[in-house]
Amino acid sequence: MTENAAPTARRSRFGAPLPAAFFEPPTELVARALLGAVLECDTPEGRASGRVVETEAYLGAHDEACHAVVGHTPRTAPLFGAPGTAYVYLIYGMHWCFNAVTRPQGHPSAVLVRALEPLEGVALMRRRRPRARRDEDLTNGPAKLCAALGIGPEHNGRGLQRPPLVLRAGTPVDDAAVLVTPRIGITRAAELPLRFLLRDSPFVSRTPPHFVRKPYAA
DNA sequence: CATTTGATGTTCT
DNA sequence: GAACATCAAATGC
Repeated sequence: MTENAAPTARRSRFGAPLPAAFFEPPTELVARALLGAVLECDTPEGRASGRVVETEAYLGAHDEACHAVVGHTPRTAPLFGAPGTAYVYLIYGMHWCFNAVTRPQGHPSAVLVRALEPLEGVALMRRRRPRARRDEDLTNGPAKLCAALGIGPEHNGRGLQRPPLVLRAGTPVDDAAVLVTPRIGITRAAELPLRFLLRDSPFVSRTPPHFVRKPYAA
């Protein structure tokens, strides 16, 4: 019995888990590199996964928009942890959002995953998000994708290299397919171009009309 | 299409 | 007491 041992240990159809070293470089580079990766979440109800199509970089203790500006507190503790761990937080008292922690231990930075293209478990996602009318609305926002995949506080601080929550290597994304804009929904350091998205994906969140969209330059 | 508003509770000033 | 890395519904073009 070496295969199919348990539902939560099911093999993935996608790439290998991204190693901790993947998350160590400067956060804006990790945010760009995460486009095309696969985020996968196993729960007792089943597996749901999606391809990353939109991210934002939060650069650390000196980034006024990063939660770590307030220092090491119970809430921000996971941001100071090892690269490749999950930071899951509650926003507006009702929605969970998911980040992958970046940079070496003690450097509190992270990438917010803002949108996915659904891959596995679409029927499960529809049950979890009954108000989504179209498949494009299942995971096209940071709180929507957490609801659809079943990501919550139980995942906060966990490593992303093994189930239940895993980030896997995915299909490479060409620079020409990437657009950069300011980050969404923040008031401090709002002008910095740190949001990365796939130009032609119908699964990205809406870009405010006045935002500058520019091609990605490596 | 764009813009506004209400819901909800934790964190921080 | 205010702010908040949001969402969905409702209103105005």
